[in-house]
Amino acid sequence: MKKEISYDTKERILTAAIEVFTDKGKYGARMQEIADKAEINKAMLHYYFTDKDTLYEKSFEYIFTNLFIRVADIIDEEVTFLDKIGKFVDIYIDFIAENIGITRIILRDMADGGQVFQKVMKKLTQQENFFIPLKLKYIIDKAKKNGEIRDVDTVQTIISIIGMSIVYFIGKPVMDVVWNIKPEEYKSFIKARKEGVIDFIVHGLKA
Amino acid sequence: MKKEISYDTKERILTAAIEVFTDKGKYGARMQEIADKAEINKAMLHYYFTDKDTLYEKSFEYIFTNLFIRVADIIDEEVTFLDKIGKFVDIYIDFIAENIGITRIILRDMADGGQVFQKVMKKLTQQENFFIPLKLKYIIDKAKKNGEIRDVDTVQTIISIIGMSIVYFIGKPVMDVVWNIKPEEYKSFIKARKEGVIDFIVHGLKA
DNA sequence: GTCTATATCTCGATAGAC
DNA sequence: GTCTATCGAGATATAGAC
Repeated sequence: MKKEISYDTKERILTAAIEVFTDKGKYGARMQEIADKAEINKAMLHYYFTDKDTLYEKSFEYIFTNLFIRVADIIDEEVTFLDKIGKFVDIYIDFIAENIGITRIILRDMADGGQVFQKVMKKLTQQENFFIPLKLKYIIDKAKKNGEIRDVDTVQTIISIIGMSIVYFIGKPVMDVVWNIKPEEYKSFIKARKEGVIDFIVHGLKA
Repeated sequence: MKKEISYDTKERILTAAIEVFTDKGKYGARMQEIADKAEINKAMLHYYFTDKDTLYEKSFEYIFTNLFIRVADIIDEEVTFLDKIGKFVDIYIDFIAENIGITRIILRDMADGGQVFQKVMKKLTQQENFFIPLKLKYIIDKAKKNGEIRDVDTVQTIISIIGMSIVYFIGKPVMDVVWNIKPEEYKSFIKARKEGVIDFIVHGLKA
């Protein structure tokens, strides 16, 4: 039984590693804690993933593979710009809200220079220009041409949209205190956040 | 000479500590590296700051004291809402652009739960609701009453404004690759960023 | 493939001379 | 106040039996 397939073990290690890396960061994480959580011993970590650096990178890759699967087909079926951008914000914020851990991992990597993020993204998209910004660029440029929105700077607009969508999750620990958001209000706050973002975009871009 | 005043040494340690903490984070930072950079030996770090945790917290505090001095008097003299918000974005983005290291430190703390940030903020502002959000709230509420802007959700608007202002700096490592921003274009990009944010706010809020 | 036991090393912290 | 030398905890990584 045990000898046949290592897939379960490997997967269990990755899941455990993600948890611990999310919580403690690359340097704060302890191999022992990961092993305990995966219910194996430390030696196995090295057997499957050589060393801590490798395990970290593979964890990162594992997370984003799942993310890409989920976000891949956004938008295409929508017709008007408003529908498209509304759906984008809706799905994007939902995804982050449900996967807050990813935000923490990305945050730390950005603070470190974003190299692991870039490496994994390149590997997953096989190109330098990741697809979310590109997809937004396509949508916005088209809407400008159609006269659906006014003639804005596309790049700045994309950055603004992404910024509005993610900022609450980045500053969550502080925001929850400043705005007095209780855990039981989280869901309704997310709803309000979405509406706020979409409202701002609609008025900010209308022709 | 050496015995009289420790101020220089203490300050040198703090400056070195901030550099290293910015670059490596609390857990990645090495006391030895901080000592080297401050041109003293490890023992002195403990003599002045007891342990690593304390040194980290004091570094944090040191940074934000400087930030507060700088941002404290924003806005008050401006008359119209547009002038106020324009100046806010201008100064806020400038400050972050010139102190990118702070972003990295805050990012890591947010990933860790934001506790050091909160602790220092409380100490510096003597209250739970930090002053930048509060200042914006005051400005926006007033402008709504005056009819200078439409009737938006104040909290969501503040979060959006902050998000648009900081997002580039948070994602800088990635943004620079995606949008192909070269180091020599940094200054002009910041200018464009400011204009983009202000433009979005103006159109997004106008009555 | 999985385990125990252990080697090796890094780092924060301290003792004690000057 | 400042230094050198060193301790000792705790971490990664490996050897080797099963």
